[in-house]
Amino acid sequence: MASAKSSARKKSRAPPKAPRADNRLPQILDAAAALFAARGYQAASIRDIVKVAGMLPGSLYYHFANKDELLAAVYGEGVRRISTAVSAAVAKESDPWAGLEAACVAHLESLVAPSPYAKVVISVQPADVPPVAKALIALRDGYEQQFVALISALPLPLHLRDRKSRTTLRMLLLGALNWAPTWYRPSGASPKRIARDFIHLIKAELAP
Amino acid sequence: MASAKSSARKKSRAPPKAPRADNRLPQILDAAAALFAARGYQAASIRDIVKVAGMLPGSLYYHFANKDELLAAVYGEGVRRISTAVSAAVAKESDPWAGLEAACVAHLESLVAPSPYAKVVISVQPADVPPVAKALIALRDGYEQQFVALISALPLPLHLRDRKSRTTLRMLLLGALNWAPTWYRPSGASPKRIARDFIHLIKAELAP
DNA sequence: TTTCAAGGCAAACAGTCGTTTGCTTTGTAT
DNA sequence: ATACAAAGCAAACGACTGTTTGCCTTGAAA
Repeated sequence: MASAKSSARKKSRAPPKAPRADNRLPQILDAAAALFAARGYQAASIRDIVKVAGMLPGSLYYHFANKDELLAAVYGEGVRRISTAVSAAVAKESDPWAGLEAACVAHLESLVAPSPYAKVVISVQPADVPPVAKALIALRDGYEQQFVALISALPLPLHLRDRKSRTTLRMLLLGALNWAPTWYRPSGASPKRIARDFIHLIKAELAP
Repeated sequence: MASAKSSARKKSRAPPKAPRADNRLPQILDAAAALFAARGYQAASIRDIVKVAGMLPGSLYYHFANKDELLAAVYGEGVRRISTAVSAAVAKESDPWAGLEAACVAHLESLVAPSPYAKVVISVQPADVPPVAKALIALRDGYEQQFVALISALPLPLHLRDRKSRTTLRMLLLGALNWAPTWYRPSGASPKRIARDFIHLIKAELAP
């Protein structure tokens, strides 16, 4: 996906060929996501990952140049999934506050879902993987633009209408949500409940 | 410190002896804190740590049974330092909201300070180190009791006086603060500014 | 049916990892 | 001055790491 296999596309005499149907790249991504999420990036070894995917270690390097780029691919897919879930949730609402609330619920539900892709986005710290750190941060920043838009649409009281206040609000909200997986327990409050409680605590008085 | 070297203290004939003055345990802790904070727990090797401390790899095992317990010791020291800083800051205030604000400022300042001990507490995820995960979580929970007390002292509006609302408030605030180091830049807003902005955004209307 | 690249196998490389063992140095209490 | 434990050295153990290389299989386009 994000790997360096573009190569030159010559049409003269050497058909580009299509990827095959038995391509096991999806299994690799799934296995990597599961193990990165469960044990952390460094502790998940290539051998563990390919074993789950049913391959041999060397085969992975046909798809990815190295372990870092495998992480980048999983991370990108994670961001894409969260982003899709949030967009879908927001699309159903028209009121600005309801939209933000729906986005927060979808965001947190993605983070604590059984699917490990989103968990990788939260638990892997870009700074711990210098070669791709910038790429990972860019992916995350891109996603957070959704929240920039949502918050800029809020009808806030006059003294909080400036850009700085809205940034503070975004950091407060996203930080609290991103941290929630560290104390979340399936037996406790649901993601929906948690996200709504956060929003209501803030909204109750900020709404006009 | 937290290592398993209690052993039997027999007074009969074999004086307990005191630790020596040239003990290099502090250097080990400092080096481990620095490398755990900079590269993450898994990526920081014993050999790197002892090199900074000026020793050989095997020597570390006189002080700690294994790498996990070294982490636990650093983590414990980190919690102790943050806790001390927060206590000191709170002690200067009498108003409940001012106390909470001072605590938040001290908390965040610890997290982004050049000293790496506090950073370990935030960036190391207990779940990634199963053998000592429970111990680390217990340390963190103990520290957070300070915030439980601070928030229970707040004079909140009637409809937010219950325990659940106060828990939500604590999670919102601590989550946002703990996440802040991921986007904090020394060139941007100061820790004090950030923590105060968070508090003011919440307080403005929750105060009676 | 032939062809050829997409995809994977098999096996190794060169390091690095956490940890253990036996022995030596050295500070300190006596 | 002497004794003894605290502390560290020196050297290795076995397992595991990410990655590379050359060869083989196979699905699909022609």
